[in-house]
Amino acid sequence: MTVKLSEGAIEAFAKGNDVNNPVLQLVNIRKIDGGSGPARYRVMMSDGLHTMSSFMLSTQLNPLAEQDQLAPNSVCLIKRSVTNVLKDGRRVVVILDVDVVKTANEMTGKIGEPTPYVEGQSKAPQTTTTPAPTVRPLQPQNGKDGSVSRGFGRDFGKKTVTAPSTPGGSSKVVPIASLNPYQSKWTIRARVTNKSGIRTWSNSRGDGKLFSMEIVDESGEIRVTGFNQEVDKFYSLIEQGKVYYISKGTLKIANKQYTSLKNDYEMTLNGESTIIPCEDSQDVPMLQCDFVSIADLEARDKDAIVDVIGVCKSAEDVTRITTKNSREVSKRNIQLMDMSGRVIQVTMWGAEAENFDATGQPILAIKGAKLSDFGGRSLSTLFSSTVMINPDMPEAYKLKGWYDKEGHALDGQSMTEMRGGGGGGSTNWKTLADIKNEHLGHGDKADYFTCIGTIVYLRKENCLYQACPSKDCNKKVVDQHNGMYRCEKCDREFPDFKYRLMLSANVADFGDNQWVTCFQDTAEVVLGQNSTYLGQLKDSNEAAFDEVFQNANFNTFVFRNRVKLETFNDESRIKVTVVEAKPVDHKEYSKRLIMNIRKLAAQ
DNA sequence: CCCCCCCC
Repeated sequence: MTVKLSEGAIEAFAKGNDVNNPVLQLVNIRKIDGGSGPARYRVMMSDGLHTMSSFMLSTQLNPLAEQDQLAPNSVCLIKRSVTNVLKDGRRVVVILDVDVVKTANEMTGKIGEPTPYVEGQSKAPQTTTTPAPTVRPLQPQNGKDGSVSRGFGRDFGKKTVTAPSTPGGSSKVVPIASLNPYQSKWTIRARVTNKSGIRTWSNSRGDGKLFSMEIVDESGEIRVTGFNQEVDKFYSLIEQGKVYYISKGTLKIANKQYTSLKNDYEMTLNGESTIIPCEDSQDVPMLQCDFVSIADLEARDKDAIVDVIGVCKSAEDVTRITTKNSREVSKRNIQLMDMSGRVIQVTMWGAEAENFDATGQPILAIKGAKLSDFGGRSLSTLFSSTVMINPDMPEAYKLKGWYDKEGHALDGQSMTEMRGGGGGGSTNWKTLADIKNEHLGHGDKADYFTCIGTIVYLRKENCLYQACPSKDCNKKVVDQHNGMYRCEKCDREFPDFKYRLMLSANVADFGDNQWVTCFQDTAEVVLGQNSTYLGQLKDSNEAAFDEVFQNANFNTFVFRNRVKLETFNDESRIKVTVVEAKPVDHKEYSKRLIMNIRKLAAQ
């Protein structure tokens, strides 16, 4: 079986000419050390006359290399490629799409006697219409020397590349899937499927503002971020759902932790970028989703970003909650079921939660929801999620048909476990008397419970200790009485220390009381002051220090506790440690009391 | 250059 290679194609590539669907034989393929991000493969190709080693595999084709589809001697049809010119004039051909015409196994060896292509040493007549720019040889005569590849690979991975793909004219429209960090002159035509608000940040590296958007065309999708000047320049122009010509931007490796978009790269708008609305745009798709079956969420990692579609079987009322940063936010849980017959709880936030209407059990498609392990498995929407209600897509109609016909009769097994009975929630509420009556903490593992309790006594003595000042070491230090403090754990002496809290408190409810221990964070909540300030007071103003404890007495909190039986010298006693202390949410507390009363009345 | 995404 003979295969005809596209003789002359290598020379054309080397000169930067267009080459239409050439058939080439793979001579050699090697992985290059690209540092972080996906692996990159460099490939040497032959057209039977010449070899050239400056081919790169686009990362989405990596599986072909990793599964040995692309191996020495295999014959390939290059369906799509882009030629980039490095700053120093060398050319790189990035292979974007390829068919393996013959696998290595189907070949007996190398076709012809190809030699490394060197400029000006044409073997076959060429009909070149465009004058080739000056090109340095890509490969010296000792082409087998591995150091050449390494040197090239190093440069290729790190340097910014400029790519005048269409000299003298405006760059042509290319698919999103062909974008890569090595080529900067391009135009794409894409629909904005999700546009963020403007956000500001401030950290050690500086501060500024940014917005981001997700865009899609027929080839794929990508996330685009604009910072500072680009926010001013483009933010108001962009409308979600509309199509734009976008030219020039910086491509970098995407961090998959924050997105469900199928692209190895993401784009940052820069000073060169232009965005122009495109009026005639019906052919550009709306949105790409890769729906995961709800049953399959069991096997996915916590914190994965996923696309789901389901019927909203039921929805809870919207509630207001206070976050750890004491911000108030609206929240609504809904139950979503799909054709796997499984149900999962999805939490929506803010205006989306407030405005959601579950009437008529709508279909919900969510692109980019975050998978949590709360209650087993549950989902939460993010700022970046796109929630579509009764979306116009085939999956939605199929699901609706299934639900109307049979799904509505199913209860559906939930992936989200609701403990505590009644209206959901997983808090293990106990009274203080329950600790003794139910022998909490007597098992192998510690028990956790939550109670409402009032501080009736705080042990002021020894509640502060001098701790090692190094980060993440809270070990008590020994005062050397020479201005130095010794930490045994760090095996070092320090000229200073930090004050930390270990506070014994007696907590009471209506039926019993209990000694508990509060460490640093929970002690600060109970005392209403931070440990550094308390340390200063203790050393400088004892009356003010005492007053802190007076004021802290008889305050009521919701305590979450860890309880375990501890044994010393044949004597066992229950040890309760507060792991979280927070103010009582009286509305929520009253609701729970009413619910408990109803339950008692029904017995 | 962000990456916050909340609560049980």
